[in-house]
Amino acid sequence: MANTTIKKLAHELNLSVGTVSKALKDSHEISIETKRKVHELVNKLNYVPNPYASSLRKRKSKTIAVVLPEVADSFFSLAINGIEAVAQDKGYHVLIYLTHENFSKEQSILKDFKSGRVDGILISVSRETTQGNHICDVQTLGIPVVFFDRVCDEVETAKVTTNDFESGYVAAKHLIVRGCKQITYLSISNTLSIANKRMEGYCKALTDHRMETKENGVVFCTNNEAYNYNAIKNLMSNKDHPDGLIASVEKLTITVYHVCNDLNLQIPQDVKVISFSNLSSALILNPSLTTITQPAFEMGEAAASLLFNALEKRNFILKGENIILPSVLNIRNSTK
Amino acid sequence: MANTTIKKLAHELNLSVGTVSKALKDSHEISIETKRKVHELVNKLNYVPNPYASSLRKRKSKTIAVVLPEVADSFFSLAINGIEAVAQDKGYHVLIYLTHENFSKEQSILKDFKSGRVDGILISVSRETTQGNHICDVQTLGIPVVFFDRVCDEVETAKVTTNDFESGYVAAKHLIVRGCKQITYLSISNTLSIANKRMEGYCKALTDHRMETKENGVVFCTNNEAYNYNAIKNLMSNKDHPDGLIASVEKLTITVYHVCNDLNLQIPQDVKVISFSNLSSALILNPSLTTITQPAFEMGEAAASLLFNALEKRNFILKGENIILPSVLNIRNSTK
DNA sequence: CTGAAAGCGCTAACAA
DNA sequence: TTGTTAGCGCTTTCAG
Repeated sequence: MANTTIKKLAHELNLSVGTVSKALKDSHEISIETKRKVHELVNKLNYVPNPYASSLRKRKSKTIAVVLPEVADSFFSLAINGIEAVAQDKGYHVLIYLTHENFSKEQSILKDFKSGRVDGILISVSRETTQGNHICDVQTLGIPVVFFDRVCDEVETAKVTTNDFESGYVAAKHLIVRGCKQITYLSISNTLSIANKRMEGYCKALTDHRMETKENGVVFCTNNEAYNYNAIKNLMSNKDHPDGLIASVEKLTITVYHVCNDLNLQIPQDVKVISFSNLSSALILNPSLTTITQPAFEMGEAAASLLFNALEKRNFILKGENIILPSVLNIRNSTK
Repeated sequence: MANTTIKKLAHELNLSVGTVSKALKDSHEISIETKRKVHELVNKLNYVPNPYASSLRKRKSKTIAVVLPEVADSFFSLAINGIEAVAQDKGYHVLIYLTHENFSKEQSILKDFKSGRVDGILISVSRETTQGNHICDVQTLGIPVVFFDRVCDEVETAKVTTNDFESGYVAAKHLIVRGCKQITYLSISNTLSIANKRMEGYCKALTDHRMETKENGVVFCTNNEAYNYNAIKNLMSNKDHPDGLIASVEKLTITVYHVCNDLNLQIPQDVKVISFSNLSSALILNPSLTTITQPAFEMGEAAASLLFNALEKRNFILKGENIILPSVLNIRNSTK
């Protein structure tokens, strides 16, 4: 650990630690001359204050936690960028935790936060998360929490999401307009808020356009790629397979393309595909992919900003804040 | 911040804080019965020890820093996964910092580490980094540093890389074997270790196969997408444009595909393309992309393991450890 | 304008 | 087996 302490500075300068401490935070009760001398020595000795001593004393860590299901997904990568940008700007540090879509891991990560390790939390819940006690627990301790993208409805706090319902509707409607008669929605969870909202939008579009929801209208995928491959292959092997697919998350797209390739199905002739995705390579896929793109960076940024507001204004309590940033439809060849 | 402290526990149980502290770490000098009572109350009150108090006292933070150029790149996303997996396993926390390829940002981030905020550092340097004083400075303070992927040669410490020279050679040779007569290497920096090693491998392959290095044999790209687009477009607009391209990093691939599309150049007929990339969508690009894939997850894992070794064994000093994990060539249609 | 002193919550030597 | 004590480095009253 570091060696230069405030005590050493004080000793060298024949000042008290209190005076040095005040000089360091540019207190008005310290003379210009003293401040100058202090800063000079600080530069000379390369002094950097011990953050843990100060955290202990001030009961603030200037650190936030970002809890994510995973990071190998363009959405979360972009969101981290947005979060980190705001944090760096505000002088905060960012601890990152991955749940790998595992609820009990999420619980134990959250439990640690009761220690006061972080001043605030940004979280996108795991696909397994169906209740939010572990989150309420830390809130009770006065630690603000902001959800982004994947929220937990029952927890009352700020949420930054995108217009999932409308996007599901738009996706389905786009396929309908392009002539699809039988559209399947590939879900990733029957409990996750975003998956369900997107699905509801999809259902509404079907109803509005007098299309019945077939039994294989929704296929639930998992965290296991091999399983998903088989489920989708199974679906598409059928003689009257769907002629339209909506992938609710990015990673399912690649599986869909593989299945179609392996079954010799042409996209978009045999089946049209649209995906919720932030893949920067969507445009150069074979065929180029029609996407619903979420404003990932902006969502991260907005969530972080909300959190820092709560952190910096006293008596600022996060309640029902609900920021909804719109996704956009990018029409490409996979739905031609 | 948290409210239950060790003092409160001690008070409730009519014990001294020292005893409770020892009971919590399962010290042999505490009776079974006392330990039981302590744990009971711990569970009841949901006590979690204050990490900052303990860090201050023990001069250890159980936290490492991961410093990256960016995160919206499959390589770094996968590497974070590897790092986080090891850290979570060892009970360490992970602070993440992005330099956005900016050297002075990297410096100020490193400077903060002199405070003792972290016990160790994993870093992949920015493209602008040409010297390592800021890194040596923290090392001098006894904080171990492990480089991964993008190293700083002059700093003596452990490094985890992939076989960049050989990969550059393999990439060029692959294009030569496939009949390319004029191959251009798209670099991202003339100082970055990985970019140069890959380039040297490329040059060696040309020499070995009696091909001369043309003036436009290497094109230096930047961090600016528009600039890169123009540079590559310029290169490819020429009548005798190269018939083979090596993209030294993932993000350049997408630009290359766009340029070719805009200039109506067919890949691989008019120009063959190979890229250093971890894109999971490489297989479903149009055309599917031949890649040199780095073992990103494994590199993150290896770097983290090395660091934790240094952290946990006393008197363990990182010196010339040099782990080289091989990349693999995946031949696909873009070089057919 | 500067100094003295208490204490944030925890650990670890030493005493009992 | 348990208790006492002295800090880790810093902030912040309160006095001078």
